[in-house]
Amino acid sequence: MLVVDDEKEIRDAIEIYLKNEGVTVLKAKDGIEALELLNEHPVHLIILDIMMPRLDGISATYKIREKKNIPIIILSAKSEDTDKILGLQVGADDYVTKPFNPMELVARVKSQLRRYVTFGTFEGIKKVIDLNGLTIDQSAKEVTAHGEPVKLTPIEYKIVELLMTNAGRVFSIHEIYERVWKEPCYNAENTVAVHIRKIREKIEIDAKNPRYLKVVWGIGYKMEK
Amino acid sequence: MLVVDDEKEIRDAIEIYLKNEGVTVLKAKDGIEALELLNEHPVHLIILDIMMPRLDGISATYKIREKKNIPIIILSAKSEDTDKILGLQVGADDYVTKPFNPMELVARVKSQLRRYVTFGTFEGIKKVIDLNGLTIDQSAKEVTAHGEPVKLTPIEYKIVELLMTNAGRVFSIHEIYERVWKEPCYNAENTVAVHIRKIREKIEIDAKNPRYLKVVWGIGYKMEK
DNA sequence: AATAATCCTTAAGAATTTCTTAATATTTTT
DNA sequence: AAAAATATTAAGAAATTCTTAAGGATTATT
Repeated sequence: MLVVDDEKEIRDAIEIYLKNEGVTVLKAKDGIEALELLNEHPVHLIILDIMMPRLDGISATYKIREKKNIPIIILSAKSEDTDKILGLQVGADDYVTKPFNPMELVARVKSQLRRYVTFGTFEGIKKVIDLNGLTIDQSAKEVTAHGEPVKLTPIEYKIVELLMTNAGRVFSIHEIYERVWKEPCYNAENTVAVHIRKIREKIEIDAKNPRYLKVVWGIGYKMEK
Repeated sequence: MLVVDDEKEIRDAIEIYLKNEGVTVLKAKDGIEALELLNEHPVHLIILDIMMPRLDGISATYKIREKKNIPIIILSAKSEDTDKILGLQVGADDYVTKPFNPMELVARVKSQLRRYVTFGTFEGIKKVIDLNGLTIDQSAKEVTAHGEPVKLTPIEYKIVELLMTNAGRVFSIHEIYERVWKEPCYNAENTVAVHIRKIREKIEIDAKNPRYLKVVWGIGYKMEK
């Protein structure tokens, strides 16, 4: 994620809020610097101030759009003519006026990311995986075992989804925690174990002798292919 | 395909994106010009700005609907009152707020075309969905439950339409808000919850034990297939 | 233009479901 | 047999959803 603003305080403030959401943040102080960074790093979303030295936000938007089709959120001061922005910017995806509520900015960032992700995986298309009678439907968020629907809690579902979409691969407890909770695993190993137990109760015929969700001693867990 | 907007930049930008998808594009700069073009050429979908000189988008929609039943996608600036659009139920099939994501517009265009093209011929086709006794008629904007017509408010209708046309798929509260209100959901989660409750009161036999509109804990809501 | 009716949003607390923790038990490896 | 990793259980904490009601906004009616 790239934050472009000529004021350091704003860059830093936005960085703090975004990092808090678990995303990597790059910063640039004008359009030129932003374009350079874009060439060098993979970026999934840009927050772009309008008023900047060297290369302003509007021009930068055009240049970015020539190359990449990633979400662009424009920041503009209230005094500037928002209508003009509205009219001009077919290229930007959203805009926020300064002074802005950081939480709102975060909400808009999330919204943009969601939007692109949904269109990427294409709407309404069912992606169903079947592993020896254990199935997952990622659009309906539904899992069935031996033909019967299984009622999983959100965390349980995420763990199963992770393991099933990577069937056969072993995930350490720490990996599972980090990918599901989106934060480092610090003394939470047992939490994962408890969830594994619950999942087994729901998807396995005999939770003590799991056929689907297997442990790999000393390494982690995996879903049998 | 007809694009109607008083700003040349927007007309042209949309044209580029649509042509990229392989469709023929006609352009008009206000409602009157649009109606003229409609008489002269076969058009399968219209993208219509609201704020235009001479004949605005809302009035144009009425006039178009008198003659043709083709998909209409409305464009509106965020500053305008979206509730008004909802409340008016002018007969548009979808709408997008400026500034918009070109990819999203293209996706919505495709979605509309899919909907209408499914049954071969084009005009005046009723698409009725029936899910275990809950039906929706998208052209009449009518919903029935257990044979009885259900009177839904505009927002309620939009939510039901979203869920029914994607039956089985789970939508988070944020997704629902964004797709119905056309803006990011910031502290409006409960608003959705209240609407869900009202809808259940109207379509379910027992709102406490919903058979149609189900919650998926920690994830969202879905309409049972 | 005023009134009535309908609809939307907000807020606050209740009800429900889920998560984590901690203490203990079991299994596997060395 | 000891150490390490995983498994189990239950109870309190936390989070999510549900419900209700009131006030504001909008639309329809008189």
